Amino acid sequence: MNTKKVIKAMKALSNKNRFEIFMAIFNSNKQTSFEKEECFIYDTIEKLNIGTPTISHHLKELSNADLIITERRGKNIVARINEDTIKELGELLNLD
Amino acid sequence: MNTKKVIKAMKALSNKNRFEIFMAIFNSNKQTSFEKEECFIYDTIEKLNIGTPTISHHLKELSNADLIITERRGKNIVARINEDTIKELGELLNLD
DNA sequence: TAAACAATTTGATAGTTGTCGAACTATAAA
DNA sequence: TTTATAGTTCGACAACTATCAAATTGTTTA
Repeated sequence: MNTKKVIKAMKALSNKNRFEIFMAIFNSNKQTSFEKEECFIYDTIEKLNIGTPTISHHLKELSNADLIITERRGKNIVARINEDTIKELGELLNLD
Repeated sequence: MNTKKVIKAMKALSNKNRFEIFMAIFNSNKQTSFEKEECFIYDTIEKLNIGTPTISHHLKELSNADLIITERRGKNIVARINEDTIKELGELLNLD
């Protein structure tokens, strides 16, 4: 994983609202239901006090940083974590 | 590790120059010499094309984010990685 | 096809951040 | 105690970012 990619990921996670969005997706990925790995974004994220344009913007940033993968399903957008990138980030932080 | 702390760490690592500084310290920590865990900052970092005020500023950010620990040794500042924080960040990224 | 719903794009703005030069502080050496 | 070296603080400014309202695009349902 190159420097540029790491920095992009860090930047994507360095904003509070964007981090919350990421965690919402992360958590919805953990559920054991048949809906696993799916997150109907604008549903889950209503709590955050920001408008849809901003959410859209943040999702694009997370997506550009390869932290999440989004996909249109009908009228909705579905998101899931890009586990590869997370794993790479985790490895980077292994000191040893 | 609370959300606020994670975000602060991410933000600290999301700037190119700051990331390079962090990596310089990280790498100097890995050396097996008797100087292990020490990094005479303004020495190591001369390559980066930024002035000392900026470096000082970046070091403070890294320090405030608990990513490094700095210490004055005579005229110099010595820095080392705060392994606890790195470990915590690493754990956070373990999906499982 | 029209209406309704879901999300994106655009344009603008307020706030944040990285950077520097100049002035300052701290420590060591002469 | 003067001079030199190392680092910090301050004030300013350009560049970047988060946010929103308004307009637009894509998708489903009536």
